[in-house]
Amino acid sequence: MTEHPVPEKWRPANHGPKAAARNRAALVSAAREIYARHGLAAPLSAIARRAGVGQGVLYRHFPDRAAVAAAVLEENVRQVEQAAEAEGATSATVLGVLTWHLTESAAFIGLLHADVAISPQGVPPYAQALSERVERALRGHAPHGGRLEAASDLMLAVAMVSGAVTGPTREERERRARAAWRLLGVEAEPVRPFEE
Amino acid sequence: MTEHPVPEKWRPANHGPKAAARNRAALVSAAREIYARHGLAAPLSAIARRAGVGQGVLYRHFPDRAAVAAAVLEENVRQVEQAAEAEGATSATVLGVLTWHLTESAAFIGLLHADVAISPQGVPPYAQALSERVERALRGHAPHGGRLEAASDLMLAVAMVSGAVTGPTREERERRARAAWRLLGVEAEPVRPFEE
Amino acid sequence: MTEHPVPEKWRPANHGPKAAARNRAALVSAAREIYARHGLAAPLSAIARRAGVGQGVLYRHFPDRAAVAAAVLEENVRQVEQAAEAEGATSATVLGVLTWHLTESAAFIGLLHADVAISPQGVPPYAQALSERVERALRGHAPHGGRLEAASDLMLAVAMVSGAVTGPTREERERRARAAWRLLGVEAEPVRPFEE
Amino acid sequence: MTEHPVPEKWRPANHGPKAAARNRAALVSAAREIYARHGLAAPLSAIARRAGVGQGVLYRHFPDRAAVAAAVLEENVRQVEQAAEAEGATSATVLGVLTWHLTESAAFIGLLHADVAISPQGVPPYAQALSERVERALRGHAPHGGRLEAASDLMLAVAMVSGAVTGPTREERERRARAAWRLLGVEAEPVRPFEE
DNA sequence: AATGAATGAGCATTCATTCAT
DNA sequence: TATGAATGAATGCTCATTCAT
Repeated sequence: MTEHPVPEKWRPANHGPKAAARNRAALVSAAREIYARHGLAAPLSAIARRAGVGQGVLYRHFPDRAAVAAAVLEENVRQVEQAAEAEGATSATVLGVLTWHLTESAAFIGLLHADVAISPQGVPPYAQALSERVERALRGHAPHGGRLEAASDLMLAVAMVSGAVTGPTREERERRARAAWRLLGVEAEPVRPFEE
Repeated sequence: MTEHPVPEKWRPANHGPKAAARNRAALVSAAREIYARHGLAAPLSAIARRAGVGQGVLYRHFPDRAAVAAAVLEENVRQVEQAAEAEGATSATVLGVLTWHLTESAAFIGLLHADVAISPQGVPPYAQALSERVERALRGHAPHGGRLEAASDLMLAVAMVSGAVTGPTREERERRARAAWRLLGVEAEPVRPFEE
Repeated sequence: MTEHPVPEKWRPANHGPKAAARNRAALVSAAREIYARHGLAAPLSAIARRAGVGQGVLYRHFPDRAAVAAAVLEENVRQVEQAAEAEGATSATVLGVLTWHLTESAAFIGLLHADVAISPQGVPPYAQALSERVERALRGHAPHGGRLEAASDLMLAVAMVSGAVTGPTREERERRARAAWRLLGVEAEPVRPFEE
Repeated sequence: MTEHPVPEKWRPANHGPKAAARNRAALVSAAREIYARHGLAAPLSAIARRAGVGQGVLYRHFPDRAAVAAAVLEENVRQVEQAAEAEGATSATVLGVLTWHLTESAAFIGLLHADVAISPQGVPPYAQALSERVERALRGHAPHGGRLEAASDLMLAVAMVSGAVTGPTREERERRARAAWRLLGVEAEPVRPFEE
């Protein structure tokens, strides 16, 4: 009888921490798409499936549903921060990137209103922190000569625009975003952020 | 086949058809409270329980989840319409009632954003119709001398204010509503509607 | 949103993917018994319970109620096919196995009449396909010298016998099956199939 | 102040026992149609609605679901009896009426198989009694010169034909009924019964 | 005697979360 | 470390049955 090496049942290669980071990114990206398409209440399993990973991996990276949403929002906020810190940043570019995210997907809008959608009991902690980062990023980039000089006014304006940005198509949302800013005396239009 | 066993339980008095209207009102009222407290995704059973009726009654009056939400919003819209048709109606009173509903509960805000929360695929039909009724009610009551003379601008402004009205307490929401209107050049404050 | 609370309960061992196949078999077997005892309209939860698995497992393996029934019938049909392909297969053995299933349980009979019990609107798709497999298996195994040489006549005869096989006890059903075949000029008796 | 006669709330006229009989007939007729269209598992409320009466009336006339089915079958059986007792009754007319009911609707077939569909625990009592009435009606009307001289054989044959009569359209069911009888050596075709 | 609203148990279905492999 | 099957609680929804009017 020949010695066959026992055919080890295939087992997903352990690709180490490299894969872990890749998985996390894939999950965030998948979450963004799923949220955009199916709303914030989409099953987590759908996110894991689209990311091409098992359910367990999702839980390894995110303790709960809110953490996934926070991670998606985090990316958006980071891009706003980058726009604010970039060489030659202006209120047009910073507000533009912010507006871009607003019009990009219903998900982001929903996330801003996450208090209602996710946790009706007040603004969730992560949203608070992220909101402050946005405020900090916006500070110093208020449009000149308008009514929005104060940072707090600017944040209120952002919330207002987010309320206006509805509609099934991207074009419609962009149109409404522009119109909303205009009502606030600001000319702003969506600016696609640099992907880092 | 659903062969239900004989229930050997106490059976609360059947108050006859008279109770039907009362039950419907109780359901709408309960829905308003539950929505305010727990958001639009709250279980329908919770609404039925709070209304003090069985699950079936809810389904008798409302074919589906959206119908319940529509009924709640309907009441709000009706009160805006009444404010608009009232003797001596002004933009202050009409916008005031509208703003009052905005600040009254997260439910109304959520309902305006129902497309995200309930049906990610576009604005639900009932919302469309109700939105048009609000627009009609607002027509002719635009604040004078501002940027919101056009009815479409006014509706956009309403959406914007609704986006701004967040916060855990009524006071906070009122404060933000006022501030939002002010950024739009309108002095408006919540006006409690007459209950018919 | 379905926010499930943390279950603080004992959680039966997860036996991993290995158990998947075993669970599926257990479900089919449980379904067979439940169907035999309580008819095709029996609650799916009863099947899951008897199989010793959670509700979800049933849905993982079978998308809907019809799929469960199809799986049960599939096994029966397969055994008829095996009888037809077996060394030295005769019309006696093939019809015998078929008749055995007929007398074995009300389930099989019910499945043949599933159009009435499950979907009043015509024969369900799965039944069509399975029926054709039976017909193919029977082809070439028609009893010689009788009125059932044509395959279509043979299938009609099978349906007729299935209509005759009623009765609370196995013995009674066997008696009626035999008598039914005899009225058709065929001597046939139930033959227990080899379990593969 | 003028004396207005208090406008007595309208209340359904009490039409006495006449109406009661009419209601019962309407219910049976409605049940027949609903069963034919939606199967035996159709909600009782649907039957009451189609009969144009309240739910309560149904319960006044029939204690339970099985009683409704029994009443429908009862009519069928009565018509077979009438055919058997009619002037110049022959096996062709008696079997014809019986076959007519078989092909008329899936409901009747289902009723013959009610043991499976309604009460898996054996043949329900009403079916037993009705079956005996059919047997009695058929006695003396066996087709001559065939294999079905014995009444018990004839009843078995009826069951067999009922098993064969499937198909979505009336035409298909008639075709199969005829073919089934032919396999049993009997030429029979559906005969529409006289409505009494 | 009739109506039809109400009840509420039961079944279907989904999905967050765990965990053996 | 990843997989994905399994669990089971929660929720949606239906419908048999009762009963005030």
